[in-house]
Amino acid sequence: MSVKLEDIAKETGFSISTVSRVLSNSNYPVSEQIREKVVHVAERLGYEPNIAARSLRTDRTNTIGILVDDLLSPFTPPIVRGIQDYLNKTGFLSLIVNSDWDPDQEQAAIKTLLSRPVDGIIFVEYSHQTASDVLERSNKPHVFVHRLFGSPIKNSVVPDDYHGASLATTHLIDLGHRRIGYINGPENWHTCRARLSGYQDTLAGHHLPFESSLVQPGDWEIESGYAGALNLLKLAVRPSAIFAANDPMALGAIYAIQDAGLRVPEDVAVVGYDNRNFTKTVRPRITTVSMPVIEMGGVAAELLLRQIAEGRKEEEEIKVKGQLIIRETCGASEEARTQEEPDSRTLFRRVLFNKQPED
Amino acid sequence: MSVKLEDIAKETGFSISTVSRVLSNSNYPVSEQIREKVVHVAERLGYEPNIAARSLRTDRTNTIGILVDDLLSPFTPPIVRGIQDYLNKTGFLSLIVNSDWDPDQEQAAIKTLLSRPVDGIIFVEYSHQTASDVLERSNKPHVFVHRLFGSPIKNSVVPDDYHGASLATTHLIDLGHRRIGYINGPENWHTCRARLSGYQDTLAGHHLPFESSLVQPGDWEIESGYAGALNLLKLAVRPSAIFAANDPMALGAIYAIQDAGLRVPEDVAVVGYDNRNFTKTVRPRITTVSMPVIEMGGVAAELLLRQIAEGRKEEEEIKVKGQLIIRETCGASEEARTQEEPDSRTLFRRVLFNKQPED
DNA sequence: GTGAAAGCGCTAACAT
DNA sequence: ATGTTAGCGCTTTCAC
Repeated sequence: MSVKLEDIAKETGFSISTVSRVLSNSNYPVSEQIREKVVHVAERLGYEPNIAARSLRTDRTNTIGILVDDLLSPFTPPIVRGIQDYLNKTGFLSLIVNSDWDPDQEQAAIKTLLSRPVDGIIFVEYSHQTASDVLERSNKPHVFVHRLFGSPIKNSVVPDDYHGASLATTHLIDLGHRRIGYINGPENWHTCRARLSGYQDTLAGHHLPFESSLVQPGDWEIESGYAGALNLLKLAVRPSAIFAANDPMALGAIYAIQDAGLRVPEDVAVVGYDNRNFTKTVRPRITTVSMPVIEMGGVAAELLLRQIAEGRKEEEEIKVKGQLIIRETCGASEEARTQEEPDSRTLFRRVLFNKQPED
Repeated sequence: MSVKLEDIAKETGFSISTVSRVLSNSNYPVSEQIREKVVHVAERLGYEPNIAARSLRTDRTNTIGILVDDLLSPFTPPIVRGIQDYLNKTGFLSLIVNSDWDPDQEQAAIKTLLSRPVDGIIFVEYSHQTASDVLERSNKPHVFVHRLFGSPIKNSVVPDDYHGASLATTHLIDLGHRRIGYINGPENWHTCRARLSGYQDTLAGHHLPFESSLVQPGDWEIESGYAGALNLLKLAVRPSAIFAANDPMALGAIYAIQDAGLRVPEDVAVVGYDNRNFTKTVRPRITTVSMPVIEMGGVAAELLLRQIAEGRKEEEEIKVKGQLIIRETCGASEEARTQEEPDSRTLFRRVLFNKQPED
């Protein structure tokens, strides 16, 4: 059915080995004329290498496995996309498996991935801090990408939460705010401690006093942002700005401010964290710090491919910095707003609109 | 390194073929004692079949390719997830490639997928109505999943737009509305004509007159929903409800209604379409009709696997029905609201919260 | 610089 | 019911 090396060998009159040497891009010396002819015939016949056969020989497959928590999680697709974009440059493909945070499914998925022709594995938002014994024993390179690890681990890619919180706090201070409330996530999370430190250190850096009453606890959900903001508004001197450790809590805070009869950002400015999709859809559009998910995916892919090429090793955790996305809730001037790309949906429509058939 | 059939054969004393027959689940007869022993030893040694070798032999890989428009499109991850969930039951895995609506990338991706060991391909939100010649010639089974095809095509899975629009319209009529505005998407789209028909036919079915002034044009974006609603509110007798052909336009309509000093749903009820993520985040939460993306993915996977097993054939397009998701903008009673599952993010936190290490 | 031949791990046809 | 053997398409020694 499909054309193989043998066909090209027959057609050109050269041996299978020579053809292979040309077509597999080995740096084995082949005379220029032969190379040219082989490439030409291969193209004419539409040759595509049989990867299964190649893998069997080389034990390399140019395929990696990605074990994701759940493709429906908001941060997972962009991480995966970041990985794929990097892979794409190198001819690698990715096999994706969901774990649904179920330890059994995770183990099963790892086994599945290991039996497949994959050269390495990326764990996206994996619920453990280490891979399984099976993986360790297999000696396949593997790296972790996670937003919320409890502590630094080897070969992982994580966001720089401290830096992100500093960006947000600095921005509010630059806008003239002196009393800035902070709605935190669950205190025992590493992520939240890092963001809190970023907030505190930035205040200190600007010689602003830190008041513990300005820090409200939250649990990441909208309702806790609402409650936290309500507490902040009840303070004797209410803050003129609120920074929330994630976007849902920022949205909750906005609702609380509005329900109290105040305006965002005129009376109280709000900045969120993560750059969730809804932050550009709601009114007013939420100023936030981006979770650099696409970049994190890219860095993870790069790290993994390097280890595939050079062998497994233990590398220190890599921190990736997010960016401040200035929109409407912080009260910055229109000119200061961040220029944003049209999202993929818009692009999609733009393409389809033009080719929607008359049918 | 890894354990293979030969190792198990040596260990048990049986031949490689016998071991293979047991471990590959062929229905070839093997005595019960041998089977038991082989399985046991395989397990002890941690045997995992080398899929590359198996594929080379059988020309079957239990892997399919998924060519997606862009993993970052809002509808793509759930479609893919639906596919994967079905595959998971059958031991198939999926290789995912993005096309970014670029014809060159699409062709390249198809070639890549074909050279790989894949048994079939699913096109998700593909920008053409047919696959490439290359694919046709390859004779690999392939199916399409799309929300917006211009006309019915073979081996495709699509939403039942007519039915969805009927659900929304019926719901509003049941709530007592008699004048219902409709904000349409681009008229030349098959999808929009189907939704418009659903709306019109449902009105007719309830003996309500159809007024062309109640139908406003839109282009899927928030702004056009805003503009359309504004026109509707200016009517001599304004509608008491507005049905928008998608959620962003419904949101735009809500903003227009609010800006006109009216309340949603008390003064004007609103129903959207697609069940986009933000519809459960905004205030008030938007009543909508679900785009059955996960189901569509599942149906597509089922269709493809059947064709892989039984051979390619031309099957009629399959329509999948969405559901009415009753939330706050339609004005239905609280008891009537649709019960919703916690989303995956919440689930994720629930798991992580419990195992967040003390570190 | 080129060709012949071995073999990666597995399955299946054939032989017993 | 079990074993022997050929061969899937490719890469890579080895020989020339």
